[in-house]
Amino acid sequence: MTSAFDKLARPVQKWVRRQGWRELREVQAKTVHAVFDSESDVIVAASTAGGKTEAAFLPLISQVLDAPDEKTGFDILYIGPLKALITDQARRLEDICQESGCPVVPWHGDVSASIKTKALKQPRGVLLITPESLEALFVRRGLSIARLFDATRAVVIDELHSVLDSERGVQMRSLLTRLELKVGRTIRRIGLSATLGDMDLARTYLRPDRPDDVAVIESKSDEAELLVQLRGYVAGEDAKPDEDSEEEPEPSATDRIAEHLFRHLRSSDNLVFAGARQSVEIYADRLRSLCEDAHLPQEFFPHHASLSREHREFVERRLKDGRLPTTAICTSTLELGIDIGDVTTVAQIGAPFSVASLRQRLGRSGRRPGKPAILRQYAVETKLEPKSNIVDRLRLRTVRAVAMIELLLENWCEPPRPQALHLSTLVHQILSVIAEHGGAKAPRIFKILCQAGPFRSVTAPIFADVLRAIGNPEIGLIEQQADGLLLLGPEGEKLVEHYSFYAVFQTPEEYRLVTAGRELGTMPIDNVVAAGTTLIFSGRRWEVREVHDRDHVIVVAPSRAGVPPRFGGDAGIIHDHVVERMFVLLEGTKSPAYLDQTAKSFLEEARDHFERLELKGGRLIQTGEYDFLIATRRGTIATTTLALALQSEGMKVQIEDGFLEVNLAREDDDPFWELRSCLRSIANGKDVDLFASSPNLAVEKFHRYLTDDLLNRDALASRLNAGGLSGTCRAVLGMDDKPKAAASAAQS
DNA sequence: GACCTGCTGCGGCTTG
Repeated sequence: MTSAFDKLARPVQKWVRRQGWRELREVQAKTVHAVFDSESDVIVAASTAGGKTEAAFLPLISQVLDAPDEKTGFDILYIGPLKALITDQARRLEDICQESGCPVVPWHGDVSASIKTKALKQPRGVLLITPESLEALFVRRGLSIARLFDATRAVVIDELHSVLDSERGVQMRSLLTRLELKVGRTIRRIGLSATLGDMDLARTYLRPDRPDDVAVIESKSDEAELLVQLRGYVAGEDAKPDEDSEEEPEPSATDRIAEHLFRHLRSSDNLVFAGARQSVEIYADRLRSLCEDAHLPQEFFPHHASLSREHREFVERRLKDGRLPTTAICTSTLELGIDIGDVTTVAQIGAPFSVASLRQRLGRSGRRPGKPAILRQYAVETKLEPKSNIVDRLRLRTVRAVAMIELLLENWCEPPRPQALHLSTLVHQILSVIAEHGGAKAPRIFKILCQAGPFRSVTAPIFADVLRAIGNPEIGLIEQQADGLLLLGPEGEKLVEHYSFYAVFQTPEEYRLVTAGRELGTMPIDNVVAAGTTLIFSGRRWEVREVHDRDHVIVVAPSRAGVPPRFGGDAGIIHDHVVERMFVLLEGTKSPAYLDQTAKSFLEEARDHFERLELKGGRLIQTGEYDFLIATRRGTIATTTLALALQSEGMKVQIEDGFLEVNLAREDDDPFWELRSCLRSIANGKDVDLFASSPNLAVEKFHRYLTDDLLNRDALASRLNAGGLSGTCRAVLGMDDKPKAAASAAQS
């Protein structure tokens, strides 16, 4: 058998030798064979810095060099989710392509127009582009698409996991389908990823029509040893120190965690995931003070999406070049692909929202041979008082953190949820297809987007409803000619013409924060600020000097005090499997060895309280005259669905991980019986209007153009589970799990 | 009860 190396083109072999590599890594060799010996799509799954980029590109570039295509256009298309990643990858590929005369073209919003114009005149080599810039090519240069991509033999999708489940991923898959229809053949797809929970679902995502033909190349050989510690902290009543007391007030949990981080992370490179931007600012501020108090040079820096590009790049550079010890206190900005080198420790403050994200974060540590990956998880719980609520008593934050670490150790992570309708993104793609062709008929658009493309859950009647909604003269996104041709309406023209059209995700309005002519970053417009307000931002303290409402600019100057702004956000979705594991922990007796003494006591308290609630048998208990606790034992989607059902019956509800706190909100002689009978009728299939309490459903960018009915359908397909509602109620009531008809017959 | 991501064409100017 020919070795993988021998299959590569001469200039590529030369490059491999120049790297001083003794041999190709296992994933690389396997990918070389897969690319040369078949036409199939490929998923390359290997850890960060595991050589995935080379695995895909060494054989692809070799094929281009050895058998140049007669057709016009770019030979290889690469789609990356971040501009910084594209810039990084272009540099690496240029190095490989240097001697071979195969051009490498980075293409995103920061790339100069001259490079783009040149590439459009002579499209060849490797094009590296964002989904948004590719969208722009379809909208602005619809007629050139065939010429630009006629020769394209493969599309490489980087960070596949990051687009699997998202609006952006649907947009990208829609564009890939449209590209294939345009050139009249399939184009090989190669997905690169570090964190894929379910390979079969990932295959279906990559190639919905032929998932079984997708070759999966996985590297498990390079998994580092993992060291984990979970430390518990009790938040005291430090917010209101005793003024009569002579003693120093006890340091807060935040201060104690900051001190622990300071002691253990100092003089090495680390990432601290603090969960929210506000909390990043708080910890960055504390750690800065600790450095200053100890007269040490600064080595702790905040990093999140609202900070200026300049500051973020400064932190990334410090981490990457490794000359000065650097710890970034960050949000998920530092979770994705850009190369920041290896870090010693990954710290996580508070439980994350998904195991997939925890796994991705941990992938930043332990990448050097012989070095372990280190995870330091911090959990904060409040001091228990007689009036403490259920979340505090059951120590749900700690229990979730433990559940997630256990699932991480078992190598599980959340699979994507493929059944969603994605109607906001569908509206976007309808406008884009019309713009691309300068007009199109409804059946053709349906075929492109819903039969060939990714909107396969959208039936013809739903599609027709969407067209009617956006064609409503009051909305004016599209119009129909007498012959049936759909064109952009006045509002649609305006939308598509503006550059803000290309992205499918929503972005909030923000102020820019400026000091002495320098930009610090941005903050949401809904923060109340006036001259004199003090802020913590970018890890420093500021006083607001001027507020320019019209330009959305705030001018600040250094100050001695401040509080961080609120950054907002949406509710996270916790998977059923995570909540199930939380209950296994609550019902268990063993404590994992990685818990410290306080965390152990949290878990014991949680179990003790769980036992006292007598939830082991039933799942519904009365906690007050009109107050109840329901253990749904299910994740956010099922629990939220039940919450909406009870709300529509006029009750007040509070959602927790696997639990629902319910207040009957009306007088009744027998509230317990009342709630039970309500649950029983839902269990027996009563038709419930989940939207009776009018929850806000217009959350995505193009939702505002849709009718209430379509918004309801969209929510039902992605964020709720109406079909599982009766089952959730049956489980809560302890009804046995027979088919509904048989069970209701037994009831009557 | 959270986080992240992206963006064109053109008019008007200066400079070689």
